[in-house]
Amino acid sequence: MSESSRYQPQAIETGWQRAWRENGLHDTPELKPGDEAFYALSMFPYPSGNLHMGHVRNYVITDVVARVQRLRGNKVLHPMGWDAFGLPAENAAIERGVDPGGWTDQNIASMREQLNQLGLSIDWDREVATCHADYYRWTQWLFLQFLDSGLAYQKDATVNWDPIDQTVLANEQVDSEGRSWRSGALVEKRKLRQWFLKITDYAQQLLDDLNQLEGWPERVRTMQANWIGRSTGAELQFTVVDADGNDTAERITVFTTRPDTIFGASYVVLAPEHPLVAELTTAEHEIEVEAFCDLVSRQSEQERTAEDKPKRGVAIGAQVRNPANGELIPIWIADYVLAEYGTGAVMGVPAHDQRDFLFARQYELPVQQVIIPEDSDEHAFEGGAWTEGGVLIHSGRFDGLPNGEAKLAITAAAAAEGWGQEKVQFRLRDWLISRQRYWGCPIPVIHCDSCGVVPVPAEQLPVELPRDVAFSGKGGSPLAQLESWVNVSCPCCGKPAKRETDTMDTFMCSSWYFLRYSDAKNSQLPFSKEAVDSWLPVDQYVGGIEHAILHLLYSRFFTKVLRDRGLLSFDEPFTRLLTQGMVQGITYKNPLTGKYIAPGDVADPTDPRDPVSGEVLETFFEKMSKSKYNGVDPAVVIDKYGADTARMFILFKAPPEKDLEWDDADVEGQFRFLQRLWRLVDSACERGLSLAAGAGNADAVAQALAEASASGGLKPDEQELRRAVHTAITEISDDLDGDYQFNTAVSELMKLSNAMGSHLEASGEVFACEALRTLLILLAPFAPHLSEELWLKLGGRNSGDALAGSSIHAQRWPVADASALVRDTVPLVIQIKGKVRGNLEVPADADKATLEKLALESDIAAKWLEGKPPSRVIVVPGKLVNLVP
RNA sequence: GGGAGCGUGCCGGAAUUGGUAGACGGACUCGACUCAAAAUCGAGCGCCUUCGGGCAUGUGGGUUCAAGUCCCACCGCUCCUACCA
Repeated sequence: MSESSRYQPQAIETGWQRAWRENGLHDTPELKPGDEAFYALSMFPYPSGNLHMGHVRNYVITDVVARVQRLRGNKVLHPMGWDAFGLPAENAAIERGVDPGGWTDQNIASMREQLNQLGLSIDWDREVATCHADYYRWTQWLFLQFLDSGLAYQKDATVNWDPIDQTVLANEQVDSEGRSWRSGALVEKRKLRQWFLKITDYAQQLLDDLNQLEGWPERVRTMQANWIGRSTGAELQFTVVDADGNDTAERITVFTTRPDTIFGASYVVLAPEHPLVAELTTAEHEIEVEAFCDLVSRQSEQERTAEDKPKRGVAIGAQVRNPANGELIPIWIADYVLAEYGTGAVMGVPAHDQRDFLFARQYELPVQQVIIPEDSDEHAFEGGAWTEGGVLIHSGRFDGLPNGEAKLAITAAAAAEGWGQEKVQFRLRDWLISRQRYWGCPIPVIHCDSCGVVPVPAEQLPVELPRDVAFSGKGGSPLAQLESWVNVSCPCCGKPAKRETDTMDTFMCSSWYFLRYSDAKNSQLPFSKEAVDSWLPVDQYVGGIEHAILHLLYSRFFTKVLRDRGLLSFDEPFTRLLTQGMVQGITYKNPLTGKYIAPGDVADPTDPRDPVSGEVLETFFEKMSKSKYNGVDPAVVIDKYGADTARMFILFKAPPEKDLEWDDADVEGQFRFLQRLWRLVDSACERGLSLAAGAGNADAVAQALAEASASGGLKPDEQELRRAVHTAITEISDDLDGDYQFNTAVSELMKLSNAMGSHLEASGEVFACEALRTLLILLAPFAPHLSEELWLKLGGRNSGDALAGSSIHAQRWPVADASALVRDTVPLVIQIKGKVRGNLEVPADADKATLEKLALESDIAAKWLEGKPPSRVIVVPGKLVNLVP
């Protein structure tokens, strides 16, 4: 074999990448009425500077989807961008004194280069970066839309405050002991005035519309539904009584999903932060209550919510009247009651709620059972609360009612008597979007002493991030210290005023980027309604499961708000969602020291040992990470095997939503497959086969078939070859239709290649060309460079032709010829009493009676039935005959 | 505690939705080629077997002519969520 005909991906891939780009093969076509549009989207990355295997898997999957759609003749939008605001850039600024913007732009450039090496068919003309003013200008504009709709507001909220660095920390920056990741200081809770978006206004819609999302994984829908957390119950009011037991005007409202248990309420508990605590605490309890509130306020979120922790609380001295039975019961505060959920107050029903039960036992509060299980007069709980259904007792006029009915009856009574009402409660809370950080999108408002909060007028957008900023990592947001930036005149009254110095949560920036791609260059609006409505919703969205809740929920929320403002006309942004599994690397760990060993330091993988101590190592697969030395650098793989091998391996090794175990031996195997394809085409060329002038296309095949049937039919090899070709078309088309099964699609390519190895040589030119042509087109979405190269080699295009029309990627997806799959005879399985006993070759068109007859006459039947007629015969045409003796 | 999902050879994984379990690939074994190795090509590859066959899809039951697939119970693993009243 000559040197020039070896498969060397390094020699062909970059050339094709450049040629595709220069010839605009991946440009987004203009949409005309009646066009089938397809929007294939990957979740855009944070530009860390390094592409990792998780990215590769994500983008390759989306790229295959996009390429298949183009081959099917659809107009495709396949863009890419950068989720470019966020902490890493600011940290680089603090630690190394670099400019966050410049650092980010460098990373973007280097990652774009790495992405291009994968041969992705991305339209870079529509690239967006959330940190560029021409993008965040519109993030600000959209914020003002929310403000105008009354969906953005400020309120005091508790934040994590680092007292040493004088700065706000995200939850992730506080370790499990409540210390700052940077300064190590014990983090305090502080109240700061923060911006919120009223996502709770859309809770019901966000929940209801999950039903529309049939193209989403069930578990993502479930996770969102749980996150929104709708529960139906009642708000009930307990009247506060004075020291003499007389009713006051004060009421405590609790939320409960179990109004049926109200007769069992033996106390009421407020969250320590509840506004009534200070007011209602009696003098003799003041010291204790204050100490308790102080203790709780210093606990981290994690400590506070650890479930195995004993529940703690104190009584505040005051009492309330149970509205159902008039009993006086005490008010407590406790750490297990959350201020932010419901009313921040609950009724304690120890007999029928496990938390109340534990609390009551700890503080010796009375336990009153009010529900007994049906068909049991036993005392139904020992050691635990009875939380199941049953019949009411000790509940006055409601005694004997099943508790389901009692819920309704008691809620109705409460409403009629003025001490309560039905209530739907959501777990979802409003979205806190303020960040006291520099590297984010500035919130475009101005605070004026006279006019209050004044939005920056739209024509003054963007509020640009100043670039001349000092980063110390201390003393709050760098923006707040930049007086020249902070001090402005009020757009309303012209008096001196101050800019908002908070920036937005980066999730704000990523909640609408997929809309911007439809009209990325628009300088008048974030996007035109026409453009956004013609491309969206996204037909296929691909990304990691880690975004199952926040990013996807926020994006859905944005979409609904913008729809309600008339900016777009669809309800949901993403029609189909694929959450790809993570990429795992082989990981070695010394079980004695707990240290991870790099695979490069393991001499013999079949007997992995610690290079220092000789200890036998644990071997397993785990998500790639630097600290475990189990990462595989995509650049190294591309260098060695080429992008096509990397793409094929990733797609073949595991179904897309499952975790993928990176295995060098398998990569090698994948490379061998591509080499075989190269040789297959090579020997076809040596035979003189060429795809020029449409050789092997549908017309040529139809003519050859007609000629063949006139002269005695196809040769057996040709029949086998055609069957393999058209089986592959059928199977691969099916695998790529909706539920993406790239792994089996690749295996079908292998089967086709195997069949061609056996039958191509003995087949006539037309059918050989049909097979080659089909194989290359089916391969094109998976291995775009190799298929393009082989296409050229085989004369599928002349090197002088314009690439835009003659590229393999401009061809049409093949259509299966059902007649190629037809056989004269088919194997019929003979079962005796359900067990397979043999095969019988039978005419494909035989009817049931014939099949039964053939089966009964067969040697198999003779042997197993021993001459007796079967008691029962089941015939499944085309499949089997089951004879039951 | 709640929710979702999964369990198939040595390994990754297939299985037309109830119809020949183990496709395709990796690893491994043998053979051809080679001075040799790699590459390549060919063969084998669930377990047991007295070579008739028997047993096999986490375990135990059930439905069915027929179960990896449906139903019930149990065991194990993974992920998410977590005091939401």
